[in-house]
Amino acid sequence: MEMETITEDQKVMTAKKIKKMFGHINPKDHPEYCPIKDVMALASDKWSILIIIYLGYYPVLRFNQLKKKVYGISNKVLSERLKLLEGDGYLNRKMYPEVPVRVEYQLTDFGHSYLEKLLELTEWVTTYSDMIMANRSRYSKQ
Amino acid sequence: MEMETITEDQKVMTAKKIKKMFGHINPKDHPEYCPIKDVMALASDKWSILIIIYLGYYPVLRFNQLKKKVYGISNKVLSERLKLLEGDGYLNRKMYPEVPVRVEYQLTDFGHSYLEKLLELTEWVTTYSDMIMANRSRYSKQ
DNA sequence: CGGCATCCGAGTAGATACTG
DNA sequence: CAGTATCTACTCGGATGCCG
Repeated sequence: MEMETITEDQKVMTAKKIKKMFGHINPKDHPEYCPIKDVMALASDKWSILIIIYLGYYPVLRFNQLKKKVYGISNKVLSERLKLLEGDGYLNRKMYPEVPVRVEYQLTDFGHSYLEKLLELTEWVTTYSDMIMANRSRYSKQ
Repeated sequence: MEMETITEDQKVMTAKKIKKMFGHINPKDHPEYCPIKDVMALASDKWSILIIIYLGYYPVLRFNQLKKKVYGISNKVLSERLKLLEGDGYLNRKMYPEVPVRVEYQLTDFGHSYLEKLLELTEWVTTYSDMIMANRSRYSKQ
C-alpha cells in the first residue's frame, strides 16, 4: 500500500479544493440537503456506474443488450436505474413503436461529461483493485 | 443540460480508455468478479465519500467528530464504514487506551491518492447539483 | 463519555412469471 | 422486446442499551 507518493503540498492542495467545494454546499445552512450525498447516491451507485460506462463505450444500447453487458443486474434494478439516470439527465431513452417495440438508450452530452470524470476514478480503481481485494480478504481473516 | 460541450473526438478517446480498462478486467473470463462493482460499492458509497472527504480536510478526526461532520449518519453505519474503509486500506485507526478511550482516524497515503481522483468527481457534482436536482423533481412530476 | 453490539422495521434486491 | 407484477429474502439503517 506504500507505492503511492503523496506530498504534503498535494495534501494542502486537496484541503483547499475541499474548502472551496464546501463553500458551495455549506452544510451548516442546509444540513439535510447535501448534493454530494444526494446526487452521488445515484450517480456513483455500482450499477449506475457500469450502465454509464457501457453506454460510453457503445453509442446506443437496447434494454436487453445492456442487461447482458451489466452482468448480474436484474430486470427490475436495470429498469429502475435507467429511469432514475434519465431523470437526472445522464441518458436519453428513445422508443420506436415497432412490433416488437424497440427502445434505445444513449448518453446525453451531460452524461458524457460525467463519464469523463468518472473514468478517472474507475481507472484508478482497476489499477489497484487486486491490491484492495487482497487487503480486504487479509483484513477479514483477523 | 446543453451547456456541456463534448466533441466526437472526446467520445472516441473515452471509448478507448474504456476498452483499455475492460482489457484489464475482462468480464468474459470472470463474469462474477467485477472490480469496478466490488471495489466501488464501498469506495463510492455516499457515506464513504463524505468520510473520505472530511478526513482529507481534517488530518485527524475522532469517531464523534466525524459523526458530527457527516450529517445524518448513524453510529452503526459510521462504525461499519470505518471498518470496511480501514480494511480496504483507505484509512488508519489508532486507539489510545485512555479513559475515556480515544480513537483517531486518518487517511493513508493510499486514501489520499483515491481522494484526489474522487474530488474530480465531487467537484463536478457540486457544480451541477442544482441543475440535476431541478431536473429530477421536474421529471418526477410527470 | 466514546465507541461498539444487538435488535428490529423498512426498504431494496433478486427470481420468476407474465403482458402489451 | 422491453419491461411490469409479485413474492420472498435479505440487507440496510435507526434506536437503544451496554461496556471499558
